[in-house]
Amino acid sequence: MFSRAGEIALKIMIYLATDQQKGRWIGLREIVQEIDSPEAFTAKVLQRLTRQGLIRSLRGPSGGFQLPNRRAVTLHEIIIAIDGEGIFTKCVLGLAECSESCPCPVHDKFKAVRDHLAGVLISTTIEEVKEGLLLGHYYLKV
Amino acid sequence: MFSRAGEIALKIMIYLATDQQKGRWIGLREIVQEIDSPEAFTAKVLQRLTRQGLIRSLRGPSGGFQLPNRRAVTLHEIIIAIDGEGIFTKCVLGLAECSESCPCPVHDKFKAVRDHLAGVLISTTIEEVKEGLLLGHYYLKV
DNA sequence: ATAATTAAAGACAAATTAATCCGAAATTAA
DNA sequence: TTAATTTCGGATTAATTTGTCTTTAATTAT
Repeated sequence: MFSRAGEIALKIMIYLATDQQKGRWIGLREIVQEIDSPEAFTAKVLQRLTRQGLIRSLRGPSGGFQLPNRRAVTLHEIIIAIDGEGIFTKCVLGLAECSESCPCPVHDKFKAVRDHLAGVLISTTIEEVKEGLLLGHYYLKV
Repeated sequence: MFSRAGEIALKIMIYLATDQQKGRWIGLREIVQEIDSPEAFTAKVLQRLTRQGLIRSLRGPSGGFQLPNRRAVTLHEIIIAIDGEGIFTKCVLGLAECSESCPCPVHDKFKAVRDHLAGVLISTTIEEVKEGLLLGHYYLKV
């Protein structure tokens, strides 16, 4: 469904949201520990999230990453930032041109599924997901 | 959403279903012409569909491929045969263990989307899709 | 039988994605 | 100031997917 980088981006953002102490910088080491992902690859994903402005970073001792605690962040924003909008727009059959006016044979059938997917991603914030995690109902690693 | 091979498999199956003359063998050349896909790669996808029993093949002059005209074929069968069941079962966040009893933070949110996707694929047959194509409402290539 | 045609099969090449490595830059603390 | 720490950035490697090529086997028609 999502790329490996996209999966890890979601886990990173959710984990950063669980941190209680506002303003604390969370290091790469701690992050990969808590989401159980390859360190070097995760560092690259963190870099991309930082460049996209979804998180902030600070170098040096006691540096790390944190959420710029402003408005709510949706899963949709994260996926768009890392995987692009292809999953929502690219033709399911791979046709270069596929639209309402020139639809592929399964265009209409899949429109509903994609709208559903987009709806879930847009309506779900990491803050909301965090709650379930803190309640112990869900897990970020095995 | 699907792999390139999966996309091409769907197009192949839909095209084969549009053929009116029952029993006719349709060659690779004609298929790639009609679905606008790379010839050698499409040949490989045809091979896999044949091995999986979703289509039949015949070598030699006037050979080619055809649907074994038996029961209806669903899009679900085709995707399972080529891409496997990963899209329906693998954790959205990539967790090795993720289930009802040990769910990732977005497990429940995405269950509905996946059930929706599976429902569409299971309930849609290539025969049904073919109808819309023959009516000229849809297109298999640009 | 022979030649032509077509799919089968496996080896190979290219492109993309996943993942690692390492030196440089920034920051902190001694 | 110096040393330690941590992210940044680019280069590199590995794995997977996509796509091609070439030979063989089956089938048909001459």
